[in-house]
Amino acid sequence: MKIATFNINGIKARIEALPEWLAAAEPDVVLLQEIKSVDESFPRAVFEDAGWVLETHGQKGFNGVAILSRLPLEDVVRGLPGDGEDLQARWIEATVVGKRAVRVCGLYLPNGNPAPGPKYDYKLAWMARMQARAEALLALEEPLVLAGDYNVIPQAEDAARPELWTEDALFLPETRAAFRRLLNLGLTDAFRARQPAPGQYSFWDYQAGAWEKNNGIRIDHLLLSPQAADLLLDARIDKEVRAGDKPSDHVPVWIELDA
DNA sequence: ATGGTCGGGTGCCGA
Repeated sequence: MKIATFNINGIKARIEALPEWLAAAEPDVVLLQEIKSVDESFPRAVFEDAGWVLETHGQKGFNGVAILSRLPLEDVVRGLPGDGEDLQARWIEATVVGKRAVRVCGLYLPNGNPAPGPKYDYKLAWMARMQARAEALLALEEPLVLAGDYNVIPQAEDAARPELWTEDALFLPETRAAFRRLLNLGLTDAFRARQPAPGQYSFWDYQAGAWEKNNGIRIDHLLLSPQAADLLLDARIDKEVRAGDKPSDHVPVWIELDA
C-alpha cells in the first residue's frame, strides 16, 4: 500500500498537476492539505471519474484537507478532537481497507508565525491536542499513519540553511520539543528511518529563488505506529514535482507499506 | 493590485 502526503496549495490551481502526478506515481492513498476549497466546490468529478474515492474536509479560502484512495475508506472523522470551538479544517481520518486495515490521519498543522503571539499559541495548543489524539489511536495497537504538512523542521539537517529559521515558528525549540514528544510516544518518522542522509527537503518557498538555490526544508512527514513501522518497505520524496509546470511549493512524500 | 511569490477570494491576508 503506497501512502502519500501532498500539500497542494489550492485544488483549483493544481487541477492539472495533481492528476498528472497521480497517474505517474500511482499511490493507493493520498492525504492532501491546503485544498483551499469548501467541500461543495471541490472538483470531485475530476477524481471520481478517474476511479478515486474522495473524502474532503474543507473551509472557505484557507486550510482544508482531503483523502484520495483507490481502496474503500471507512469510519471517516473530520476535525481534530479536543476543542469544539476550533473551526479550522486541518484534520481528517479514515480507515483504508487493503490486505491489512490501516488507519490514516491527514493533518495540516498550523504554521504559527509570527512567534511569539496568538498564532504560535494556537500552534502549540493544536500540537498538544494532536498528542492526545495520537495517544488514543496508538492504544488501539494497529497500523496507523499520521501524515501531512507538520510545519515542523525536526532537526537542523532538515533545512538547507538552518540559520535562517532560528526565530521561525517552524524551528523554535518549543516547536521541535512538541514534535519530539510525538515521536517519543513510539512513532517512527518514516522518511528519516529509510533515508537518513541529510539535505532532503519537501518544501521550497516561491520567493527569492528558493527552489533554484535548493534552499529547502523538510516539513512534510509520515509518522508510523509500531505496527505500521513493522510493515514499512520504502519512503521517498518526489522532488522532481517541484520543477514541473505550475507546481505547489510542497512536493509529495510517500511510503510503501506491506499492507 | 497588494514590493520582491503564490493562491483564494475579494477589495489583502495567509503562508
